[in-house]
Amino acid sequence: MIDKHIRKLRLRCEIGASEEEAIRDLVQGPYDYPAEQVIVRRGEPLNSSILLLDGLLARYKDLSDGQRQITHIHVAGDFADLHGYTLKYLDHNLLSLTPVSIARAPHAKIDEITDKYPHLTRAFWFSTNLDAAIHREWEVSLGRRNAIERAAHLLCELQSRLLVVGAAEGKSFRLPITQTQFAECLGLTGVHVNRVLRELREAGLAEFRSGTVTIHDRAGLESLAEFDPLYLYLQMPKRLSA
Amino acid sequence: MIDKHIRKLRLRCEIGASEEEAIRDLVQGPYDYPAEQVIVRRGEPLNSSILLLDGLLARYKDLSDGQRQITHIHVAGDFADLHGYTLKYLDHNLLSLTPVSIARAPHAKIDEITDKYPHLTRAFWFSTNLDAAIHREWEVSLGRRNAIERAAHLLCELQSRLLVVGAAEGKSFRLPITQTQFAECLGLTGVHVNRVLRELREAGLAEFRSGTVTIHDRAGLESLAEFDPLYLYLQMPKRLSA
DNA sequence: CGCGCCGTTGATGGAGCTCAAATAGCGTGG
DNA sequence: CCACGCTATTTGAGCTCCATCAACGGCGCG
Repeated sequence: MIDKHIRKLRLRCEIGASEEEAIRDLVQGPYDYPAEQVIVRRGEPLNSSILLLDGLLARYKDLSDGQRQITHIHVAGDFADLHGYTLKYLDHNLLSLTPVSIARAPHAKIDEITDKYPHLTRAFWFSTNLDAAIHREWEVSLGRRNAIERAAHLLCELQSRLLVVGAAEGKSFRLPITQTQFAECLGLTGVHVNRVLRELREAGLAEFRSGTVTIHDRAGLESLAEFDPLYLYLQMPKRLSA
Repeated sequence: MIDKHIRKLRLRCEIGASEEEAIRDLVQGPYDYPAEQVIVRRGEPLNSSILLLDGLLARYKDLSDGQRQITHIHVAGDFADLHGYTLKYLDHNLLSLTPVSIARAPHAKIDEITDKYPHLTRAFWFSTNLDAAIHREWEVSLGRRNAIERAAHLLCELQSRLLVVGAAEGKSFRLPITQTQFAECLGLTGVHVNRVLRELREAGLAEFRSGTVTIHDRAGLESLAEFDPLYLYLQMPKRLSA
C-alpha cells in the first residue's frame, strides 16, 4: 500500500534498505474515509501527517462568500500534509474528493527520522518542495492562462503524476470528481468549465466524462497549455546531496 | 547583515548559540547585483542557495506570448531558493526587482548542517514550507479574488512580512517596483492595476506612489481583502519538534 | 532639448460570470 | 419495472470585470 510512495521517492533519489525500513515503520493505518470529508481542518494542531494510499485529496481554502479555491490535488502516494510537520498547523483544509485510504505518520516518529536519517529527511523535504513547485505552476495558470489552457494544463499535470504511481495507463485515467470541483481548481465557475470541456472534446484533444479522463491528443493538449513537465521533477540525479 | 534572517527564524523557533554559529558560518558574501537582473535561471544546476540580505527578489515564470507571472516576492532575510537545495534546479527564474545584496550558502555546507543539526534542518525546512503557504494564498487571490481585493491583499501581506524584519515601520514601507511588476504578481495588466490603486487611494485605504506604500486604514484594507495572517505563521510554538 | 520609461486616463471589446431552465444519470422505494 | 427525487451536466441570454488599444503627461537622463 505504501509502495506507491516509495516508488515515487525512488524516482527522485536513492532510498536504501534501512531507509525503506524506516518509512515502513513510520506509518500507522490504513484508515478509510468517505468522499467529501474534511480530513484535516485549517488551524488545528497536528501531531501526525497523512500519507494518501488511495483516492484523491484536495487542499482548499474557503472565502466568506462561499467561493472556494482548491490549491492542490493529491494522488495516491502523496504525503498530503507533510508540511504540517514543521508548520504545526495547516493554513488550509484537507478534503477527500473520493473515498480515500490513508496512513498516518506520527510527528514523533518523523522526529526520529530527521534525527537519524539525514538523507531520508532531504527526500521528505524534497517532496514538500515539489508540492510548492506545483503550487507555483498553478499560480501561473490562475494568473495568466485562459480557461481552456488552464483545463488542458491540469489534465496534463494529473496524467503525468498519475502515471508515476501507476494510477493511469494508456490514454485514460480515473478522475472521479465533479466539474464544479474541477472548476474550483481552475479559478472558474462550473458552468464555464463545462463549456471549455466541450471545446476540448470537440477539438479532439481530451474528454472528461463520468469520472474518467481520456487524452486523445497529448501533444496537442500540451501545446495548447504550454505544458512543460520540468516543474514536476520527474528526472532527477540520484542522490540528494552534493 | 544576516541578522534579519536569524531574527525571522527566531520568530518561529528557538535557535541555539551553536546553531546560530552554524548559520553564520554557512554563508559567503555579500554579493551585490543591480535591479532587473536574473540571478538564477530556471533549469540551471545549482550548488548554492541565495539568502537575500537587502532589496527585493521575485520568483517568476514566462509564457511564450511574453506574459509573465511573478509567483513570489522575497524580502530581506528570506532564503530565496533554499528549495533549490533539494530540487537541484529551479522551475522558475529568480529576478532582482531592486538592487540587491545577497549571501550564498553552498549546498555542501547545507549538507553538513542537515547531517549535524536536525533541529536547524527543521527550521530551514519550515522556511520553505512557509514559502509554499504564501504560494497557496496567492493561488486563492489569483483564482477567486477580484482586482482590488488582490491588490489590497498583497499590500497587507507585504506590510506584515516587512514588519517582521524591520523593513517597515508605522504606516509606510518602501516598495520600489513598477506598477507593471505589481500587476505581474496579481495576474492583472498594468493599466488595470493603476485604476485599482486609484480606487484604494480614493477610498482612503492605501496609497502606492513613487515606490512607497502608505497604509492609511489597515483594518479596512484587511477587511476588503479578507486578509487573515494565519498563513504567515507569525506566532509559533517554541521548538520545532514534538 | 529630446528620448524613453512610467504612470494616468478614456473608449471599446471580449472572456468568463450570473441567472435560469432543461436534460441526463442514478439510487431508492413502491 | 417504473416513479421519484436528488445531483450533476448541459445549454442559452445578458451582463460585468478586466483586457486591449490608444493617447497624453511627467520625470529622469543623455
